[in-house]
Amino acid sequence: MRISSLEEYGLRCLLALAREGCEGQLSITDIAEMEGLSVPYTSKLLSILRKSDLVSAVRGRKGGFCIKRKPDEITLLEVITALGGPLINPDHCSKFSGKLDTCVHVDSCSVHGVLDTLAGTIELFLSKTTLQDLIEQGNRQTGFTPADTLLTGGIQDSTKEINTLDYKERL
Amino acid sequence: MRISSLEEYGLRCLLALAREGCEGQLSITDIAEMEGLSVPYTSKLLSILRKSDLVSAVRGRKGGFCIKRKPDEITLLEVITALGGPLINPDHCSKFSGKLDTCVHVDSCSVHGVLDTLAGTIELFLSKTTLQDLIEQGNRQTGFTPADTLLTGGIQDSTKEINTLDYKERL
DNA sequence: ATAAAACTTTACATCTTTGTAATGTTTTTG
DNA sequence: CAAAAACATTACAAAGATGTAAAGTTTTAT
Repeated sequence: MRISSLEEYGLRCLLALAREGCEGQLSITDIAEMEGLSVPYTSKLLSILRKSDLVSAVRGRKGGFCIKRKPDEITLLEVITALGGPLINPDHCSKFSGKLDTCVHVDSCSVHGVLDTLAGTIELFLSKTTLQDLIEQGNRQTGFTPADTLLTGGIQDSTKEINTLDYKERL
Repeated sequence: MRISSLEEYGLRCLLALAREGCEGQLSITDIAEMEGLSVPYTSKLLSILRKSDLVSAVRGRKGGFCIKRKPDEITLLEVITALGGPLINPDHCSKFSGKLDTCVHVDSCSVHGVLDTLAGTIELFLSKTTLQDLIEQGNRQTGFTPADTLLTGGIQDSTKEINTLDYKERL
């Protein structure tokens, strides 16, 4: 289970445009230089983002890309989905690579259930985080990012509560 | 962002052994048949699980595999990590595939921060779910799995709370 | 108009993941 | 002790992901 390269680098490019705001504009060359990527690769990433309607392109001499919506209106879920497809293979049990034609668990697949829940958890997290959140996070530079705080204290207790009280109790 | 095949099928094989309990035993052929996988592939999966110390193997005529610990003592995090490695590339910013030698964000990488948080969220979820949970889930057969319940109501509100109150407030 | 700057598209080489094949090693049973 | 059953290991073919290269199209400035 990994973040793919397309997802990560695509997110970086989109963030660069998000920092410029809706009126701003950057060329592929600009972005490639800022993010330390090759021009052709950056081009490919932006092409994907454009087809997903996250950025718009202006061709020609004074051309470039700009973000299509305000950064606080674009969630990470949209971005990751655009770049990497759905988290869980939609036809989990029907497209089975084993010996049989179909997954032996089609009707009662315990794995499927938990993977769906996992995907739901991830998607929930991603849908609550916007590009604006990332930008503000980057501007802080306090040495400790909110993410660090989050992982070492605070939220962990609340989440534990969810898992023990809500989640486990339902099982 | 996807669950890899190794992770999914490996988990299925381990679950099959978990259902047999610590005293039970299954051969590769048994498991392959139960899960609809080829024998060589099943062999590879179990080999990984054995090297991760999740199952033990008995060689020879009456040989087979058995699970090494009680199913309620094995978390999904262990299993997924054993089969697919860490969720986030550990040297995210140092091993960079762009033009430059190192990632341009080494010191202030906003993407890195949020990806860490995401990984933490996923790991937390995985660490709270044991093989026993999956087995009990599979035994129910109520038509609606707990996962479904989880996704359509209950936990969603609580998680929202986390994201809005705890997480966002800290940002 | 024409050249330069910038986006677009397609093709391709490379690397990783997936799954198979084949061969070797260990233990049991007759 | 020899054959069968079962695990172990290594090598390899196929598919997918990654990143590059090259040629094409559009607009602007001169």
